Amino acid sequence: MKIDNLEKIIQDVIQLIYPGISKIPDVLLVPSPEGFGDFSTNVPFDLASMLHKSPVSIAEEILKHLNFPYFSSISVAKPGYLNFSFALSVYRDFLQELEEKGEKYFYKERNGMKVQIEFVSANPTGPLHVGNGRGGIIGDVLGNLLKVEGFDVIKEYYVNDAGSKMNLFAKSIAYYYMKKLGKNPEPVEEAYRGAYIEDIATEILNDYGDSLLNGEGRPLIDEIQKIGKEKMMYRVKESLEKFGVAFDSWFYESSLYSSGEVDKITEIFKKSGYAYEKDDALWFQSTLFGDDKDRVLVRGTGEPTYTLVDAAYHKNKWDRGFKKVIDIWGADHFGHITPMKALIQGMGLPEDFLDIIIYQIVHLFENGKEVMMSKHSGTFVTLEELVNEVGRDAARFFFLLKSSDTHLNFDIDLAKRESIDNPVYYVQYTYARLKSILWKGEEKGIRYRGVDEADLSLLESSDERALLNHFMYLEKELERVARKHSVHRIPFITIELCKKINTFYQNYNILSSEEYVQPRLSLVYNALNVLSFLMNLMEIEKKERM
RNA sequence: GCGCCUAUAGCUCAGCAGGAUAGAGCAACGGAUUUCUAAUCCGUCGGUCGCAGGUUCAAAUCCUGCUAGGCGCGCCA
Repeated sequence: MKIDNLEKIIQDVIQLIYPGISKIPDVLLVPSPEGFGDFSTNVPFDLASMLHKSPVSIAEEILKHLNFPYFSSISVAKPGYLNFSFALSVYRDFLQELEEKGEKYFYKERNGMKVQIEFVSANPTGPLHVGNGRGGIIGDVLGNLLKVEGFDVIKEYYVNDAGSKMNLFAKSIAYYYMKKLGKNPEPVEEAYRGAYIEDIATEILNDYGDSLLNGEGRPLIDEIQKIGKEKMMYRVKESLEKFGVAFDSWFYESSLYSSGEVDKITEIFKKSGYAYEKDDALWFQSTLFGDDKDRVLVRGTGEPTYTLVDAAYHKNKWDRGFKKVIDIWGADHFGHITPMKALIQGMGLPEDFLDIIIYQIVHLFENGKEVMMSKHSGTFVTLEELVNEVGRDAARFFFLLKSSDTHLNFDIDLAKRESIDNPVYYVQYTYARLKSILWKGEEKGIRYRGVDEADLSLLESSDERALLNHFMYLEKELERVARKHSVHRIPFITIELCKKINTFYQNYNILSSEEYVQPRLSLVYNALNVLSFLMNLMEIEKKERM
C-alpha cells in the first residue's frame, strides 16, 4: 500500500459524497505535525469554497464515510484538517514490498520517454573550474533521479570545439610552441594565459618535435588546435572522473559542420520565413517569439554564429528521438535562454521540448577574500584541485546542497576545515552504524527474519513511527524533486532521514531489546535499504566501517 | 535603462503547487557513554521570514511597488 493509493481512496470517497463537484481537488497526504497522527490533508479547505460550507463540517462528513481498514484512526482538527493514523497493515504491506525489491522498490517502471540532459559542456580551452563542478553534480544527480522515475536518460557533454575561442586557444599554445623552438612569434592578443597552455605546448613539442613547423600559418594552428583539443579533453575527462561524474555521450560541435547539419539548418531557417538578410548577415526573427531583438544566424563573413550551431545541435537532439531535453547552464549564459527557446519554436519543435536549468554563480573565497577567477588570466581554482583538497564525496555533497537558484559562496578554508564534520560524513557514519548492528547481530546469533516475523505493533514510539513514515513518504518526495528539478533537496532529505535513524539508534539498544528485536531490526534493515538508495542516487561512497 | 536570481536565527542554508506553534547544521551554553561505532543523542539560547501595500478564512509562500546584492543584455561562446 502506497500513499498514492490512500490518496486515491480518499478522493474517490469525496467524489461519492459530493457527486456534484466537477473537479475534485487533489488529495495530498503530507506528514502531520507532531501529535496529529501520521499524515494529514487539507482538502476540506479546498472544498469549503466550492460547497459554501465550513471546512470542519466537510471534514466531519468525509470522516463519516471513510470506513477503511487502512486507517487506525482518523480525526478532524480545528480549522479543518483531516488527520490520519495508518494501520499497521499499511506499514507491513509497504515493508514487505520494500524488503522484497530492495532499492529497486523506488525505481518506477520504464515509461519509454527519452530524455537528454546536457551539462558541463565547457569549452575545451582550459581545465574545468569549480563552477563546472556545480553544473556537473546537478546534471549527474538529476539524471540518476530521472532514471529512477522511469525515463530513458542520456547524460551528454557538448564539446564546443569549433568557433573563435578554440582558435584563440590554439594560437595561445602555438605561441609557446614556437617560442620553445627559438622562433620569435607575435604575441597573441587576448591569449589564454594559464600554466596549462605552456604545459600543453611542451607536451606537443615532446610528442612531435618541430615537425609541426613545416607549414607555418593556418596548417600549424589547425594541427595544434586538433592536438590541443585532445589533450585538453583528456584532462577534462580525468577531472570529471575524479569528481565522479560520468557521461553517456560526448557530442562534438565540429561534427555538426562535417555532417552538413549546420548547412541544413540554415536552409530550414531560410525556408521557415523567420529569417531575413540584412547587412550581409542572415538574421532570425526571434522577436516573433518574445525575444527583445533579432539574432544573427550567419555573419556577414559567411561564418555561422554560435546561435545557429546551437539550433542545429538542438535539432539533432530532436532527431535522435528525445522528447525532452534539459540543458544546465551557468548564470552567465542566462541571456541565451530566450533566443534558444525562440529557436526551438522557429524550428517548429514543441515549446516544452527544452527545459533550461540555470545555476547561479560560484564565488570562491580564500583567506576571507574572494578569489577572482578568469580563464583568460589563468587565475582560477580548478575542479580537480578542489576535489583533491576536500575529497570527492564532500565536494559532491557540498555542491549539491544548495538550490541552483542561490549563489554559492565556496569558502575554501571552510570547506577544508569542514571536511572533518561535513554533513557527508554524518550520512556515511549513519550507514556504517546500521551495518554494524547487523554484523554484531550475526555474531550474537541474532538475525533479522523479515517483516512477516516482526510484530510491528511493538513499534509504538514516535521515533520509530517517524522512521516508517519517512520511508513511506520518500517516494512522493522524490517525484516532486524530479518534477521541479530541485535535486538539492536530496541531500536534505537524506540528512533528515539520518537524523531520525540516529535518534532511534541512540534511544534503543536494538540487539538487546528482547521481544522488540525483530520489529526494530526491520527498521534497521529497511533504513539501510532506503539510505543505500539515496546514497547511490547521489553517488556518495557507502563505507561499511568508519 | 531592461530582464532574471537572491534577501528567512550570529553564520551557512532548507521550507515557497498558500495551511496547524517558521526548520536544520554550525557557533554559544547545559546534559547523556560499564551498552549495537559519542564522527552520536537530548535540551537551552536565538527570527519584525529585506521594506510597504494588496488578495485570502489562512501569506515566508501569490500579486503590486520599493530597497540592497549578484548575473545577463555582441555579427563572443
